[in-house]
Amino acid sequence: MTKINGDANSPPKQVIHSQEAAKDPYVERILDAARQLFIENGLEAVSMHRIAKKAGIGQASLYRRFTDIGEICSVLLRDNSERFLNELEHEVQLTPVKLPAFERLQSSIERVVDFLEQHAELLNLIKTEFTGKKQLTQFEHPFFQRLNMILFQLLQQVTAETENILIDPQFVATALVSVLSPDLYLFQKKVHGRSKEQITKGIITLFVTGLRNP
Amino acid sequence: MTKINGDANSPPKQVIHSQEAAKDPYVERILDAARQLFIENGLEAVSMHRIAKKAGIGQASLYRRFTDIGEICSVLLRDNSERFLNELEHEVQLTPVKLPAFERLQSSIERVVDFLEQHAELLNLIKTEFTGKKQLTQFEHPFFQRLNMILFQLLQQVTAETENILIDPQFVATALVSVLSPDLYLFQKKVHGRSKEQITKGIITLFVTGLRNP
DNA sequence: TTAGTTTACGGACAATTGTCCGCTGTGTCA
DNA sequence: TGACACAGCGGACAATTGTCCGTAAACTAA
Repeated sequence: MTKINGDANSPPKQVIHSQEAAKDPYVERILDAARQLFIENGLEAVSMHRIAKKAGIGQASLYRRFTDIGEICSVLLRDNSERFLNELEHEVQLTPVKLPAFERLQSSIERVVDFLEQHAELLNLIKTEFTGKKQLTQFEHPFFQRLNMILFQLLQQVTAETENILIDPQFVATALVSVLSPDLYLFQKKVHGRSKEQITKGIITLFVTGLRNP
Repeated sequence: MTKINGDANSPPKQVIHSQEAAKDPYVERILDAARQLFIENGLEAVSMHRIAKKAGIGQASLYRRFTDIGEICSVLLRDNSERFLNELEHEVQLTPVKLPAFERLQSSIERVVDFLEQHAELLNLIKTEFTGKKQLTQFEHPFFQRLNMILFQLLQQVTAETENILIDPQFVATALVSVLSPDLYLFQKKVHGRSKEQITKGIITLFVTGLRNP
């Protein structure tokens, strides 16, 4: 029988650089089970109990690693969202003076809408679960916190570059996050039948063009 | 014993004009029980089971009238929200040309924020429950639908009065509803410590002043 | 090895949501 | 008054979430 780290000269338990949970085999089994159930049954039809069953572990072992389904979704989406936010951050910080801040803001909004288009449903489920348990708003989720921060920096740059501008970057950033929420995005598509492009245009008119002409 | 509609010459079952549930004594008992439990235990600590117990009725009898706690909250808030929306609608439609549309828009936003300040928590709970069950977004709740409609009309008037304006009233109305959502309001107060006045100012800067200067 | 300590597994359990179904009480007709 | 239909009540029940605790495996030390 092979024991984990049981070999002689067991290497020092080095901190894992990659995604932090790479060590725990249960985590992988859980994520695999969840992925599979999501595909087979749709996002809504999957329960924590079923995930535990499918992963072949007990309820408690599941809850010890993920407090709810939203957290599982978070992790399933994390690679994508991390990459996305990193790229966005990178663009904001490393395209410093090449483009006017307004144009960087516009391009960032377009990128966010692209991301929404791909992942709105999963993001929405994350939000539901996240806000459901504690007394939290969707804006307190790490994803939206970081998005808020990035947009805030952009808006600060906009105000720094623009004369006679009267906005509060912090407030506008939060409002922008709200308008970019998956909830609103899905509503626009579902009820008003708007396309990605229409939604992008509407947001840019409000938050870029609107600020631009003081 | 008095039978409901059991008298001779029973009058044709006329549609009830007042709040529709006025007939059913169970509804009153349920609402009383809910009100009391909400006060005693806080919004979050109350379950459907406890409401049924407190009202002295069975689970099914409760569910036959209210599909979830959100619906109970809706009804508890309905008098207030109906009155509020009626007033808002009235002002929008009957203050036609006395004030410029921009100023009516501003005043309406202020009124909505006042309402949020009073009822944000209840509204938020309604939203949670409403969106939780079916695949619905908060914007599909009747309250927000009607608010959306009112703001849409206002924004149409704004565009009619203003030259060179380039907004899509339907889109802006929905964005405005999003920024006026209880979720965002509570977040602003809780995390950023903003006052009602600061929030009002921020929204008006974005959605009134921003549009005003094309 | 053995004894003692610690970790953490997993099933049982409580609490909640929402549904089902047997039963009772009322109304209708003879 | 009695037979019958039937609307509606309420408790039991399934499904889900989240927690607790007895127990077994793993690690430490002699």
